[in-house]
This record gives sequence, structure tokens and C-alpha cells, in this order.
Amino acid sequence: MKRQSTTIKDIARELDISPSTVSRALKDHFEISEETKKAVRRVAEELNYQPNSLALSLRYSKSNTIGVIVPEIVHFFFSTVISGIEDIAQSRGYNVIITQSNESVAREMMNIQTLFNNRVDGVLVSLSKESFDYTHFEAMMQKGLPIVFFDSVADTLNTSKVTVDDFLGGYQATEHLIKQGYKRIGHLAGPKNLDITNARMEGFKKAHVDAGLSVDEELIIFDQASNEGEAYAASFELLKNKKPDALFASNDLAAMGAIKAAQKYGKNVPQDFGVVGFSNWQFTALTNPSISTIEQPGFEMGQHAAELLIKEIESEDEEVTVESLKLPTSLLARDSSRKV
Amino acid sequence: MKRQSTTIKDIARELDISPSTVSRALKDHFEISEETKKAVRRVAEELNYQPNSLALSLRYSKSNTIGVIVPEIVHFFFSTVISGIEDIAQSRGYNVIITQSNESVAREMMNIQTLFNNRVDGVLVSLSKESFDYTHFEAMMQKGLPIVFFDSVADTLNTSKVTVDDFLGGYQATEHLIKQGYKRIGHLAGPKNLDITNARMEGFKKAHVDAGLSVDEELIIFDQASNEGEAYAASFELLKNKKPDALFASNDLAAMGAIKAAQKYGKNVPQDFGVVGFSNWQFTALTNPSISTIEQPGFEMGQHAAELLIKEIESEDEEVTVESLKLPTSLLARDSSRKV
DNA sequence: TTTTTTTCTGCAAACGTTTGCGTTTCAGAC
DNA sequence: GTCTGAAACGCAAACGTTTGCAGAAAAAAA
Repeated sequence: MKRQSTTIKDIARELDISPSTVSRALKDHFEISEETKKAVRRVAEELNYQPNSLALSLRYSKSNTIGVIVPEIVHFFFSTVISGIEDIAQSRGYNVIITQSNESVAREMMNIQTLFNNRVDGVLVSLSKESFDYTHFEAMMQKGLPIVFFDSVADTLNTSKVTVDDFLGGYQATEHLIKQGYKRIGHLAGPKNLDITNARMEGFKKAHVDAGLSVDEELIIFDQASNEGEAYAASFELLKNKKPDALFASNDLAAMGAIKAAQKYGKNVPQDFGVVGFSNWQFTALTNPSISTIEQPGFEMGQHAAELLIKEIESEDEEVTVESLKLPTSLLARDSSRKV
Repeated sequence: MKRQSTTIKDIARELDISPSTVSRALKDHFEISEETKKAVRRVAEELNYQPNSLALSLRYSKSNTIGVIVPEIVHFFFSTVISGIEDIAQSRGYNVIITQSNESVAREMMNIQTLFNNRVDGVLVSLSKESFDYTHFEAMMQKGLPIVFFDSVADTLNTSKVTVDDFLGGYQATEHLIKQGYKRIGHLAGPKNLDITNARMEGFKKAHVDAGLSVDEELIIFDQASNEGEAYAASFELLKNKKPDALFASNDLAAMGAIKAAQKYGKNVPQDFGVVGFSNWQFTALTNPSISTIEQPGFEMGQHAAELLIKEIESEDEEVTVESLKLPTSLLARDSSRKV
């Protein structure tokens, strides 16, 4: 079924004037008489004229579309970010094309290439876990494609970035546990090479220092927090060997595992054992006990990233000024860490 | 920063031939000599030629983009569907533009208009809860825009649709509870006017009939399942007044509420009281006890919907043949309903 | 040699819009 | 009557690509 909308030419034919005049009339150009403008507007209304955005895109080589690359869409945090992106984009007249890398660099490279070929005006990227080499992004930037990173960012690249303040998050979680009276606090950290792992751990340590406590390095376990089962096992071992009375987990699933381990070990959560997670996944509010966690402002992250990108797209300057935003986290103190 | 890629004209100039010849050479047209083709391909390679998709879109009035309208992106089920859509679209060379209605008809109307104006080739829609009037969709269909509905569909519209077999889901949940030995099974149903509510309830009833049991209508509660708290209250009342020994909830949050109510009431779940939810939200596997539920194939739903839409887009026929797909659900029997 | 056929390539229009510049028209001044 | 200036509009090119048709050149047939 052919789709046919009315064009400027149709209006021109109807009124027996030239397309240029119609175009100008519609833009309220000063060189067009009031009379003609009125007629054009009337006919445009009658024929329900809608400008053809494809033609406009070609004319201005601008598609008013931004591309997004995330590791996966089916993920509470990322879908929240996307929602924020969509919010801003919508209000600025941009469309949002979503692609997912499925945590694979190969897909990531394909996606950025596809987006570029489809003439998006800019791209928002959260790196896949596999990505340590950023040359495919650099190549695109060289060609003039604006890129803004969020969440998982390419630190060595000279672009705008939006991240979460992981140091603050780690600090807040730990400070809260300390204030609740827990004394020997462990930490289920992420993979050792990740920036966020270190930032959260530094926050963890700083909170200790500020409270006049010392950190027992043996209570910090790396890279045993990628899923619930792993965290369960690691927590159980820790409980047995090092006798912590609380745990700050680098993600909510790990927190869940830690709670189950503590319960299995005969501890009462939160009376004898406190747990705080990270990310505020939906399920944390629904478990029993509900899980205290650090809220990451995903929606705001999406908004800021989109705003930065659009600013860059619409900037006239050759030289872009990069901005790095670090968004504050906040503590959600729930049952898993609040002694009554 | 201006983005400038090489065009067909650049290649033509380089070889001192016409753009038409270049175009044909690149498409391996039979009327072009092997020699010329080779030269063109070489230069195209050298200059890293990439066809301008905006120009192509204009030429063929086809954007190779499909639009999606969902109530909200931040939702396990919908993000899963989107993921399925993206999967198929990607493999067929289509881009996916995501918009959300936020359950508002006004936004929905805006979105479909925007997508239409942006010349998407077709649209995938899951209706917002507010949508009972479908005229805005009808108007677009009249203009030749292919639309396929999924999940929450416009039943009176003559379009392809992809839904989940809610009757089957209700049947599976109930049959499972019966087989586990529960005798007085209640049902937390959704709003009475919804198709899915009725379908699930019919499945619930049919399972009883097939097992030679009768249904106590008093054990069916409508419209008290939209969140955990509401379901908690309704379940508690039901337990007090009607003494059910199991509950089939129309969604997972309601199932959670029911479990908490049962525990509060002094029941042991699943020994004295069985619960099955609906949707397989992520948290259901993480709670204690884990929640039995009905899995809806969201990813497959997205895939099928996208396939149907693309088929329609690429069909030559004026008259589209609509297809209605009903995808099978499956039971995930977890701890909340398995007596040991 | 001339005519016909075959092989290859270019012209120009089209998709819908914008815009620099030129043209027409008309009123008023000289 | 001519000239100037302003107001209102049209022409044509441009964005990058495709494609029907015409045309040129070369090869084959007469």
C-alpha cells in the first residue's frame, strides 16, 4: 500500500504559485505578502500538509536522530537510562534508535557502524564489559560523529561522560553501616581492574577513616560478586573465617546472596548482620528482609547524557568542549541494615 | 564539526565518468563493463564509500526504520519484547525507534504522529491502559502505515496481533496447583473489563472442570491486584473469610502480596498454602520462598511482532493479510507452590 | 563501404525541501 | 515619458541516489 502525503508542490499547484513561495510562506518569510501566506496556510491545513522529514534530513544532512548503544536493554538500570534519554530527546525533537551490544565488542563495532551509516546525529554509549580497545569509537569521532559515554565510559577518550559517583556510593553505604553500629564490615567488591570497583572501595575505606575505624583488608573480597550463588559462597566463607558483622556488596544480587548466606549461617539479618547492596534493583524492595541499597540515578543519567550530546550536536564550534558529570548516589536504608 | 563522507559523485569525478555509471557499477549492473566495475570498486574502497541512507530513504520513500510504542520502557516484560524486536530488526536491516506512552493516550497519539511524520515504515504498538478509542491508529492505517499490535491489542482493529495465550497460562497455573494437592484455590484477578483478565479466569475455571472440581466463585477477587499492598489486603481478607488453601494471582507482585499475607496469617508457604503468579518478573526467582509463576515469552513476542510487521511492510499486495498469533505460556514451578 | 547490431555510458528527471539570486510588477519621483 | 526603488515572487541548483531513455562507440553483418 503506497503512502502518499501532500507535499509543498501540491500546495503550489493548487494555488498556482511556485514551491519556493510556498516554502517561504510556511516559514513566515518577510518577502511574502500576507495574502499569499494566508492562502498557503489555508491550503496546507486543508490538505493536511506535513513536511517530509526525510527530505529535510537530506537537505540539511541532519537526521534529528540519536543512536544509543547499551550492553543490554533488558536490565533495570539501562532501561531506566534509556527512559531518561527518550525523555530529553522527545522534548528536543530527536528520535532515539536503540541498539544492544550484548556485552560483545564485535556487536558494538557493528552497531556504531550501522548508526553512523544511518546518519544519526550523535551516539550515546555505555561500553560492553569486553571493551578495552576504543579505536572503533575513535575512528567515528575522527569522522565528526559526536559521542557521549555514560555509566561505563572510555576513560582515555576525549569525550563528554556521565557517570555515577561510585566513591560517594561506597562511602554512603559504609557510613550507614557504621552508624547502625556494625563494627567489622566486609566488602564484596567487583573485578579488580574496573574503575568502579576501586571507586566504591575507596569510598568504603574513607568512611572507615572518617569514623576513626581501621580497615581490615582481609574483609575485602574481589570478583566474587557477579551473581547470587557466587556471592553466597564467598560470604559464607568470609563469615566462617573472618567473622564480619556486616557486608557492603557491590551489587544487589550479591547482597541477596550475602543475606542468604548469613541466614544459613544462623545470623539474624539485620540484628546480628547488616547488608547493603548497590543499584536499587526492583527486587530489593520486595525481598524479605528488604535490601538496603545505593540508588543510582539512571533516569537523570540518561537525561544528562542526552542533553550533553544534543548540546554538542547543535554546537557551531569546531572544537567541542567536553564535560564530565558525576551524579550523586543516595542511600536507601531498608530492613537488611536497620537494627530496630 | 562538519561530517563529510564520500559520495558517488566523488568516485565519478575521480574516474572521470558519470554518477549513473558509478551507481550501476556498484550494483553490478550487467550493462557495465567488467573493467569499469573493477575501477569503481577500487576507488570506492579507497575512499571508503558508504551509501547515504538518507538519500536512499528519500529516493524510495522508505526509511528502513520501524517505530515502537510501549507503555513504559522500564518494565521487565516490555524491555524483553523490545529486545526481541531489536533482534529481528537488526537482522533484517531495520532500525528501531523506541517511544513510550507512559500509559497516557495523549502521549500515544503524539508518538504515533511523530513516528508517522518521521516516515517510519511501520509501527509496533502495545496499547496503554487508557486506550479504548482506536481512531488515532485507524487514521494512520488509512494513510497506509502498517501497524502490528502486541501484548495489549486493539481487538476491533483489522491488523495483525501477537498476544500471549492467557487462557493457557491460567490453565497451567491452576492445573499445577490442583496437581500439588491444593483443594480450595482462589484467584486474584485483574480488572473485570480486560480481555486478559477473563481469559486467565476461564483457564482457571477450565482446569477445575477438567479435574472434576467445582469453582467457588466467591474465591475470585477482581481488581485488587494492581500492587503488592492491595493484594496483601485482599488476600488476608480472603484467607480470613473463605479459607482457601492456594491462590493464583494474575501478576507476580500480587503473588508476593499473597505470600506475605499467608505468612502473616500463620500459614506455611507452600506446605499449607500454595501461590502461583503470572509474568515471571525477575524478582520471583530471588524471593524467599521463590515464586512459582507463568512465563510469558516476551522475547519471542517481540520477534514475531517484528517479523509480521516487516512482512507487511515488504509485501507488494495492496490488501494485507492479517495474522493473529497467540504464543504459548509455560509454567515455572518454584518453591511457593511445591509441597515437598 | 555502408548498415545493422551490440555494448557500454551519459543525460536528465525524480524523491521533497530550501535558498541565493534574478525577474517582474507597480508606485512614485524626476 | 524615463528612471529608481521596493515589494513579491519564480528559477534553478543543491542534498545523494536511481533509472528510463537516448546516444556514442565499437563490432559485426551486409
